[in-house]
Amino acid sequence: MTTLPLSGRRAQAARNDSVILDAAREVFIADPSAPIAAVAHKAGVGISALYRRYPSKEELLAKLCLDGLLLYVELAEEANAALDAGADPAETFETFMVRVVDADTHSLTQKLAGTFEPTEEHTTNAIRAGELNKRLVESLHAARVVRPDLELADLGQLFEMIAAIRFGDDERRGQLRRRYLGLLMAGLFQPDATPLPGPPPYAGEFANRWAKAT
Amino acid sequence: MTTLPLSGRRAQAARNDSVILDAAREVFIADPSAPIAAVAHKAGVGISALYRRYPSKEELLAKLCLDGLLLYVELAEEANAALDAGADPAETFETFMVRVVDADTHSLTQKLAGTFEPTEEHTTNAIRAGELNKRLVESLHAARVVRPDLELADLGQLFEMIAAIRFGDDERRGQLRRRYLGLLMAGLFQPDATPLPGPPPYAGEFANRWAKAT
DNA sequence: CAGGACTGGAACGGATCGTTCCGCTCTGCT
DNA sequence: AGCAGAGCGGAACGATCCGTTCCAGTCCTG
Repeated sequence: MTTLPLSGRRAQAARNDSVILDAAREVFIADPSAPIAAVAHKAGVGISALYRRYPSKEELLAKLCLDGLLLYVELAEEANAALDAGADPAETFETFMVRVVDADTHSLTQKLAGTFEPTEEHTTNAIRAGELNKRLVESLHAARVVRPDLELADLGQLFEMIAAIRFGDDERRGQLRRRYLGLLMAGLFQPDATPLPGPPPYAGEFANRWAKAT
Repeated sequence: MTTLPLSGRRAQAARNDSVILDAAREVFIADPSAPIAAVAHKAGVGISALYRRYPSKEELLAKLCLDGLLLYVELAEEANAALDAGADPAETFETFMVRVVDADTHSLTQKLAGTFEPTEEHTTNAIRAGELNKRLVESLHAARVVRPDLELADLGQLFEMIAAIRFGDDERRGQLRRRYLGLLMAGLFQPDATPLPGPPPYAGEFANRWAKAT
């Protein structure tokens, strides 16, 4: 086997790895119940190329979802690290939110959840994400930059609301999402606001999503 | 035929009319692609009872959607009338938003759109709704109670974001929706806010929804 | 008491989709 | 040079699902 600069068939195969993942991400974000054939078509490969890499549709979905989760955890860790390093809380929070929205991690996690049996790695990282969210929200309250009734569980719901904006074009969708993220942030950055009505989601309500639909 | 207090079979049939519509609304709001049999089951009737009333699934969906649209138009007319009568703009707007969210008209319209061929009545009322929205937003700007960059087309998108909150229980969902509606309103009631990034949806982007999926 | 309105639900036919399988190509090693 | 097999495209298969039709039974109503 030659070293890094792969050639011929092997190179093509290696390239297909990422082409397939990209296509799958795009297709399943647009429609979580899309057929496998749609992914193959979008990737410009045959169905075999998919089944050579993933033993079943479910495993492909699990992989995509895990990727999204890991990305979210990474962004959350960055935000917490920045805060620990003394960065401006409001600015750090805003940057974090924009990054998460742009990366569209929630289309990959919440919307794909329930389509596969979660692995231990999913669970571990979901818990980790929860912890990071908790630290983040606590820091924001300590700095008094957000409304006092913002709770940990609100974060997920906010991202989900934004992910519900699904207009055709990729770029257009990003524009719109930033617009309404801006509106939500305008509501959040009010340390002296009167409390919102009703409680936020409970932890269990979110966890339910992960149970595979029967 | 006897007069109002129907008896026996006829009464049962009349009652079934509304039982079926209620069941259909509930089922299709929860899952717009639910099978007809699910509606029959939820309503506690057989499939025949459905097909006796609607010649096809599509017509049932069209009916539900039209009902939602009419309800929305009614609420929008009320709001405009209140403003014309000199009611407090902010309060009227808030009441309008809460009513629309509680009635969940957007699960009936936007989410069901595309599942049937729209009739002329759908089109007419959709246009009417747009006009009412326009007047409403203009009044709010004239009274300077909302952020200046709030546009007509934002309204629909906001409702859709809220409709994306879909936790199990009916009551629970209502609670959560009010919570996040409150947050959005906190962002809206800022006459001196700096403008949001990016343009709102174009009219055409919304209209696309109504085209029946091939 | 007979006709028929109304109904429940089985049965049908078409569509969809995950997965398997076969035959082909072209590579990388001997 | 030649061959074993990795990698692939896509047809075919089998299962499932679902809208609609149909029939046999019930029970008003005239």
